[in-house]
Amino acid sequence: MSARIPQVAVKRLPVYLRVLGDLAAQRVEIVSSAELSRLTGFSSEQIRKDLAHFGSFGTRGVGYRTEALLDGIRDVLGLHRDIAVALVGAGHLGTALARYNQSQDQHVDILAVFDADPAKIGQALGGTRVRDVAELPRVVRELGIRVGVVAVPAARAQQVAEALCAAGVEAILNFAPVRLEVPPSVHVENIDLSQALQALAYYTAPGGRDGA
Amino acid sequence: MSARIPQVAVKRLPVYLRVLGDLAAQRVEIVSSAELSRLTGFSSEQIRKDLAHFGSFGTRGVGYRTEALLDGIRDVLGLHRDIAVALVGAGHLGTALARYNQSQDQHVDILAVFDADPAKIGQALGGTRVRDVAELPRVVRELGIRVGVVAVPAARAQQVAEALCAAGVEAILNFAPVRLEVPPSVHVENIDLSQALQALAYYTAPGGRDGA
DNA sequence: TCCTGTGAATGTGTTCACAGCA
DNA sequence: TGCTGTGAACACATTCACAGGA
Repeated sequence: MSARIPQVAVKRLPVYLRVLGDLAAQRVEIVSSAELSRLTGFSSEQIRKDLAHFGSFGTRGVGYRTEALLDGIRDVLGLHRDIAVALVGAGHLGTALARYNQSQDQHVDILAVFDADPAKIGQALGGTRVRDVAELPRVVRELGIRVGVVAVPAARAQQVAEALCAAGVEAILNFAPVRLEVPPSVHVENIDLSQALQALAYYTAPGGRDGA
Repeated sequence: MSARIPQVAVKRLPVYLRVLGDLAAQRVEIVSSAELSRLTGFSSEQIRKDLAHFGSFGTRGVGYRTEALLDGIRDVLGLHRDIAVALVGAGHLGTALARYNQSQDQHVDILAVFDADPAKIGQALGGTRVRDVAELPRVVRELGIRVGVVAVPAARAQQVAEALCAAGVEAILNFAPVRLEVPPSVHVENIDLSQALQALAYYTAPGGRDGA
């Protein structure tokens, strides 16, 4: 049942979560892997494999019960209980993230936001107020925060990451264009907006590249 | 020499670009795969394989010439010539992207920004002014734009994607939490901020997951 | 009959081990 | 000797083909 799930599959789980959420909202009770394939763009075999990694949720000849599957995936991701997140950096990116997340409402709670800019401290964002980054160590510990988001300029990123790790965070989402040096127990996921854009250039014409 | 490059490797190229740019700025003329490994976190064998995909840039027993390698990678990505990008959506995310990109200065030029909100139209952003999204078809064609960024609310995303494709865009970076339906010749890359956060939850404790 | 669940085959990417050249 | 370049071995992920239960 609950063996280890390939990391590529882990990245697909939130996609299922969104699609299933939509279906549940439309009161669709049963869904087939073929239908999920249409909605997500993944192949139906792949979907069945992904879901089989953590148990048998489907009924042969019928399909998957929407609600049961939602619960199952939330369970695997650990989203049945609320997960506490700290956002460091209340600039445009941080603000965008806080809003996106609020609209999704998947038990991912941004419980604290930090910034170094006195002009930003005290402002409302994502259901809290922006705090001085100096309070980070204390607040992260007190609120039992496990995930940190680094949305600060590159020059500050390493220092922020260290503070987060020292305060007991287990995973970091890093938007700064630098490689973070962290203890091996901390999982880091990098998203670099300009790099994503640069990689896209490869898929534009001269040289006749693919497009799939 | 210039065969097809695995797509995972394509995503690593911008990382090399950043690191090599830093080295060049420090007047480092030669760099080994071992040093690049330290700076990027990728293994040295992997780096050599990646670079070998598009030619022999190194000198055995010595290393790689920083500048030559920079040029080589820019070439492969198509970043030797400027690449023209349209950004649709001048909200927090769009603004963040425009600024990040401006600071990187890698021949990725956001030549046009569009928004539907009259209050935003006319404002300066990323070296241009925000235009009415109604002008998108004409402007994208006139400026020869090949890459589009979708940073609008989910409900508008499909419609924007269609306009971009119709105007001749070849690749799209999509931040909206929806699956875009586009012609097969158009390459779509999705970045969903809340999904990234949700996936991270998997790597936090209860159940003793990995952390690598 | 229909759609899930899964072994087997294929494809893709990474690591190893070392040959080859400065 | 030192570091690149690369075939061969391995690990990981996807697709195929079909067995199995409602």
